[in-house]
This record gives sequence, structure tokens and C-alpha cells, in this order.
Amino acid sequence: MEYNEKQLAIINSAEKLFALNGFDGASVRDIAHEACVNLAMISYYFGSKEKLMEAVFEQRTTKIRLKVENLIQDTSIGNLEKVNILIDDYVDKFIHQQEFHKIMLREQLIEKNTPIAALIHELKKKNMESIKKLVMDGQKSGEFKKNIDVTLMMSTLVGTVSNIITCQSFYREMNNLENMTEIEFQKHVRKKLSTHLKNIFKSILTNEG
Amino acid sequence: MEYNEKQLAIINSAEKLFALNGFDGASVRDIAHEACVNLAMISYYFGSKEKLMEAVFEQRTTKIRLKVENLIQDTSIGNLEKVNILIDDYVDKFIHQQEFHKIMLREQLIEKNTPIAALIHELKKKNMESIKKLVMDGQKSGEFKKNIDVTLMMSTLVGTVSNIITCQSFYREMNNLENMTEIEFQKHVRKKLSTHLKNIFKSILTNEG
Amino acid sequence: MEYNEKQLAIINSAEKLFALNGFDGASVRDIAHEACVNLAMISYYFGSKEKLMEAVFEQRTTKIRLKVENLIQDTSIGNLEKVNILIDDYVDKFIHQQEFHKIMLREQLIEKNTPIAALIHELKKKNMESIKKLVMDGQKSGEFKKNIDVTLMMSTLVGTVSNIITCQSFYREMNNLENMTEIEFQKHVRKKLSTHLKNIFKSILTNEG
Amino acid sequence: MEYNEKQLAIINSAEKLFALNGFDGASVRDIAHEACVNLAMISYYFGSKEKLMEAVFEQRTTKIRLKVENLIQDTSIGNLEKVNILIDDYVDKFIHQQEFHKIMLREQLIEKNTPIAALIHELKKKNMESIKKLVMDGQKSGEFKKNIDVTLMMSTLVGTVSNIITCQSFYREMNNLENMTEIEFQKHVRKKLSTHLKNIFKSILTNEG
DNA sequence: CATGAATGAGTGTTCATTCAT
DNA sequence: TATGAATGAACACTCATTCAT
Repeated sequence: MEYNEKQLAIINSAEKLFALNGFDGASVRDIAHEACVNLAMISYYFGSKEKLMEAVFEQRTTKIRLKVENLIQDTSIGNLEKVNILIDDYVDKFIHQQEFHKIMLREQLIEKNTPIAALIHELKKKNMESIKKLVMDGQKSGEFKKNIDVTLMMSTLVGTVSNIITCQSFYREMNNLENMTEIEFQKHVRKKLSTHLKNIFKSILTNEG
Repeated sequence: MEYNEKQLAIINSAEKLFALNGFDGASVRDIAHEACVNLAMISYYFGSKEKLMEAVFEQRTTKIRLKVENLIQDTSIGNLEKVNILIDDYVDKFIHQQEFHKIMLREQLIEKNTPIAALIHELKKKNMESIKKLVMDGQKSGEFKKNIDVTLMMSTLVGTVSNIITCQSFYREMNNLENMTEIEFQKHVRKKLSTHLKNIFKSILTNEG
Repeated sequence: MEYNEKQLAIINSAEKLFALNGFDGASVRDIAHEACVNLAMISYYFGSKEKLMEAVFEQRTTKIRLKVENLIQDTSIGNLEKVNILIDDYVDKFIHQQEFHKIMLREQLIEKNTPIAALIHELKKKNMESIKKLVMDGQKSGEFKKNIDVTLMMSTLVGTVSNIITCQSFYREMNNLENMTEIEFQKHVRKKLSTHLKNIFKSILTNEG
Repeated sequence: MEYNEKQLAIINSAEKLFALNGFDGASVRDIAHEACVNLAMISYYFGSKEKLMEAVFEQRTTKIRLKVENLIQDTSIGNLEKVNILIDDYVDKFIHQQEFHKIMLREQLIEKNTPIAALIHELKKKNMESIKKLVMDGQKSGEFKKNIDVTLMMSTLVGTVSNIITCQSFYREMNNLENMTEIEFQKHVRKKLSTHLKNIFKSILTNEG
């Protein structure tokens, strides 16, 4: 699906306001105003508020899937190194698409079988399969331990990053980083998170620290 | 603050629907209907929808704080063991108050300075201070390593548990546990999460695996 | 009808708030709060908000009627002097029962046949008959002119006083009396109004100025 | 500000119902029904019930101010004649805009500093200044007496007319005019009021009757 | 006698959506 | 294609009143 300039403006504004106020808390009026388009355009282009949310998801998730699959199939990189690349990718993705990921976190709290829930589920399933394959490869090659709970491991990756992103102002306060610029802070968190998670994963996957 | 039966029914229904649909997605009508009380009772007892949300928080958080502080001060337990108890407490709390914690996760996504945001902030700050003290005690006694990023460590604890709770149906699917009863599943997850987190914390805090 | 202390407190509070906010604008909650009585007491004592309004009227109007009738029948006073006494009475009544008269002004704007409208109507009718008799007496004695439109004359009396009372802050401003105390101002207005109206009535009723 | 047909229908219905029931007594639902428009249109066009009231005022008061000012500046008319024209204008205005003037009377009973109170205040102030100038002109030319209380004089004008308008059914009854048509009655009252007030003003302003 | 609790009807307002143009 | 106007449904909340105690 390709969108014109106005449609993209709507999608971006929707992403921002959905992230900030939630689906119900963000009105199509506000989104239209933020995007500087006529209110009726949203229904006109996307059909409904729900369909707009789906468009936001579709727009942000299409590029994500391929990356992981390509990485797994690359035979020139060791499996632990692949894991480390994956961690860095994940951290980066979260940091640079904070708004979208806030929407995802929110949507996962809803237990209804919405089309968006289906999209998220599929995305996570595909990802999980790739990671499982990666772990099995590592186990076959002797790099990784046996008996690794991949789901739990991924929960730690996703959960830790989500938590830091969600609570970044708290993180700043706890570590006296209130005066850092946003850019500096992102750089700082990126480094810290990367090291922290790589250490954890090494400990989970391999036999020594 | 003590609540009568009807007030508690309202609080419980509110907790459930706020968790399920978010603050804006849950209407006071639905909450009143769920609690089998007249619509006007909610305003009558709590003043407003916002105040009801605050009552939900107040009701759930008052008991939490003391536990951690008491644990820290107990001199009969080793520091690593204290950490393990803390992990088990945390996992249990999340599992048994899933709905409330979903509300907390949601509220933290909002960046506004609501009274509830203040309550959450205070709770987290107090908790963090206790944990920091615990880690320092462990470092003084030589049990724990130097240079431990407590904030990151706690993010891993909270984030991992949150993620598992949020995505429990996905977790069931990934591990072929769809047919487990809710009780069995909780027991299973409790054990798994506990072991997983204790391993991670041991690796973070101490020098060997 | 005799009222106990609480009932009188309610009536007084009702008078104040009805005058300030109108019948619909004053809630029974506010009245109960102002009177420091339980909300349910109002329905309990007076039956309904409407009945409370009637009680306010009944309480304030019972004493008024007699005065005029007695004055008319007094044979020791000249008719023009009677008119002057009447004017002074009227001015005083308005000044000292401002709140109640504001309610009356408001009620007369409503064209519905409420019980209160009937009370007001009866009061005005009785009054008007007395005045008509007074004017006829004066005409018979030769003190007053023929062809006097008593209704119009009374409209000028009532209308002028009402207008001054209603717009007293405007009157203060126009005459640079903003710094006068309430008591001083009432005294001032009383004198001014009295003279003004007596002059007008003399001009209407008699043949020279 | 120019209004379309629907907006004018809303304003007219609002004027009618505000006059009849007061601001609080007239619901936007009733106004919408009276104007045969959808309930939401009122918020859509005017923003709120209060803003609608302001629109009613704005719509009715814009044309009024100029008239008086132009009259004062006309050098071809004597000052007493100007006063008489003013009286006729005033009487006419009240008779033909009864509903709006009832709203004004009501609003002046409220002592809050609403935007409408400000509008009324400004209107009255401007008017009063013009009249003061007119009286001073008359005094300079020797037509009028010295020591004239313009505020009281205007209170008599406005108050008398207000009272007659407010109590017109009582006036009909007192003068046995119940069977007159509305038009005939207006004509009758107009004539009576005009003469009555002109006499009073002559007596107030000049030295003989 | 008095009242806290409770209620159905009603309030003004906002919502996502549709439609005529 | 684009939009100002319009709408029915729903919103949170307040109302005057009632009732069990």
C-alpha cells in the first residue's frame, strides 16, 4: 500500500496521538487538526478510526520482518554475534520508534481479537520462530547451552527495553541525567541497554560469564 | 480509607474494565453495570471517573510498600536470598493482581502529570531506594559485585514479568500450554519466571554462574 | 404557618440563592448546604423545591398586605401625605428585602400559571385596589387631579425602585459612590429615591409643581 | 458577525426560551427542538450554551447603540423634543423586542461577572453618557432645570417600561383590556406609556407642567 | 424525627461518521 | 476529489426526589 502526502501526515499524527492518549483518548478531530487536514478526510481515506490504526500498524511493521529473517540466514556470522546484532537492532528500533512501540504495548493490553491484535500476533510469531531457529543453530554448533527457554529469554529482551522506554523520565531521574539532551540520552541508554542485555543473554545462552 | 461493599464492587469493576479497555475506553455506565449499581452512585461515592481511578490505585497500593521495606531490614537473611525473595514476591504480585498491573502499565504510557502518575512515581521511587540499599548492603558484605546498574536490573525484573503477563496467551501458544487451566498455568509461569529471573540476577549481581 | 429554626434557615438560604441564581440555577443541594441542613430535610419539610419557593413567598408576603390597608383607612392623614408614606414604605421594603424582591422580579418574567404567580397576582391586585381607593379619595377631596392612570403610576413607582435595586452597582458607578459602605449607600439611595418619586407623584397627582 | 438561516433559527428560539424560562430553565434540547435543528448543531455552531446566549445578545444589541448617538448629534431638533423621541424609541424597542428585554432584565438580576453582564454594562454606560450629554445641552440652552439626577430619571424611564412589559397581563386586567388583540394592546400601551413618560420627564426637566 | 443511600431522568457536551455538493 | 454541514449515539455528570432505617 502506498500513501500520498496527506495520508502519511494523517498516519504520523495518528501514531503520535494514539501513543500519547491511547486509541479512545485520541479523537479523530485532534488527529485531523494535528495533521492539518479536514476532519472528513480520515473517514474518506481510511474508512474509520479503527482502519486508521491498522494503517499505522501496516505502515510501521512492513519493513521490520525481513531484517531478522535475512540475519538468521547469513552464514558468515557466528550465532552469539547474531544474537548481539539482534539485541542492538531491537534496542535501536525501540528507541527510534518509541511512539509506535507505545501503541503496540497498549494494544497488547487489550484482550480483544481485533485485526490489530492479529497483526501483532503474527509479527511476534514470525519473530519468535526466527529466534528459535537461531538458538537451535547455536545449540547444534555447540555455542549455546541446551534447555534454553526462548520465550522467557525474549520476554526479558522485549520487557527490559519496553520498561526503559516507558519509564525513561524515571530512569533519568534515578541516574541524575535530567539535564542530558534527548539525543545524548538516547545514545547513553542505547549503550547501557545493549551492554546490559548482551551480558544477560550471554549468561543465558552460554556456559561462562 | 475504608470502603463499603458497594464501593468495593465499583472499585473492582472499575479495575477490571480499566485494565481491559483503558481509562477512556471504559465508560462509567459499563462500570456501574458491571458492579450492578446505579450509574449515579459512582459520582455519589467517588465524585468523578478520575477520582474513581485514584481510589482503585489507593486501594491496591497501600499494602505493597511496607513489605519491601520490612524485608530489607531483616538481618537474619542473606542479601542474595533477599533478592530471591523479592523476585518471588514480585512475580506473585504481578500474577495475582494482573488487572491492576495492566492499569499501571497503561498509565505509565501516558506522559501527563495526572495525580495517578504521581502515585506511581512515588511508589517506584520508594521501591527503587529500598533495592538500592539492598544492593549496597550486598556489595559491602562482598556478596555482590561492584558497578551494578540497579535501574537497569530492575527494568529487567519488572519488564520481563510485565511482558509475560501481558502476553500470556502468546506464551501459552509458544509453549503448547493452551489446554492448561488458569491455575495450573499460573503455577507453571510462576516457577519458570522465578528460576529465570533468579538466574539472571545471580549473573548480574555475583561473580560466578 | 409557623416554622422551626431549621425550616427558617432553609427558607432564608433558599431566598438568598433563588435571588442570586434563579429558581433553576439554585440547586436544593446548595440550599441545604447553605442552611447547614441535610439534603433530604428540604423535601421532608417542604415536599418539593417548588413548595419551598412558595414557603419563601408565604413567609415574606404575609406581613406586607395589612400595612397598606391600615394606612388607607387612617382618617387623620391627608391623601398626598398618605401617598408619600406609601412611597417611603415601598422604597424601604425594597431596600431591606432586596433578595426577596429580586425573586419576585424574576418570577414575574415567567408566564406560567404557577402557584407563586397566583400569589404575586393576588398581592398586586389587593395593593392596586387600595391605591385606587386612595387616589379616588384624593380626587373626591379635590387634592388630586382627575384622569389619573393608577396602573401607570404604580408602574413608575415599582419600576423605578426595582431598576435602582437591580442596577445598584451601576448606580454607584455612575454617581462615583463606589467607596460608600453598604449602609451609607442604602441611606443615600433611600433619600434620593424618596424625593425623586415624591416629586413625580406630586406632578402626576396634583395641579402644580 | 453574520449568521445563516439555521443559526438565526437557533438564536431566535434561544431568545424565546431564555426569556420564558431563564438561562438555566431553558435546555439546549428544548432550544434545538424549537428551532427544528439537531441538538449537536448548537455546540457545532456556537460552541456552548453560554456562547449561544452571547450570540443572542450580540445579535440584538449591535444596532441599538448607534441610534441614540445619532439623535444626540442632530442639531435641528430641540432638546426636549429629543427627549420625547428618545422616550418613544425606548417604548417601541421594549414593545417590539419584549423577549430580548426580558432576558436582559433577568441577566441583570445575576450578580456574576459573566461576559453578558459586561455587554449589558457597556451598553448601559454608553447610553447613559449620551443622555447625560443631552441633559447638559438642554441645561446650557436654558431649556432644562439645573440639578437633574440623570441616573434616577433613566431608572424611571427604564423601570416603568420594564414593569409594564413584565406585567402586561396584569395591566390588561386592571384596565379591562383582556379582549384586546395583541396588536391593539401594543398600540394602546405605546400611546399611554409615551404620554405618561413624557409628562414625567417634562416635570423633571423643565420648570412648569 | 431525621438521614445516608440510592435512583431515574435529565443536563450540556463530544463523539465518529455520513452526506450533499 | 475534497469538504463544510449535519447527525444519532454516547459521554460524564447533576438533578430533585424517595426510601429504608
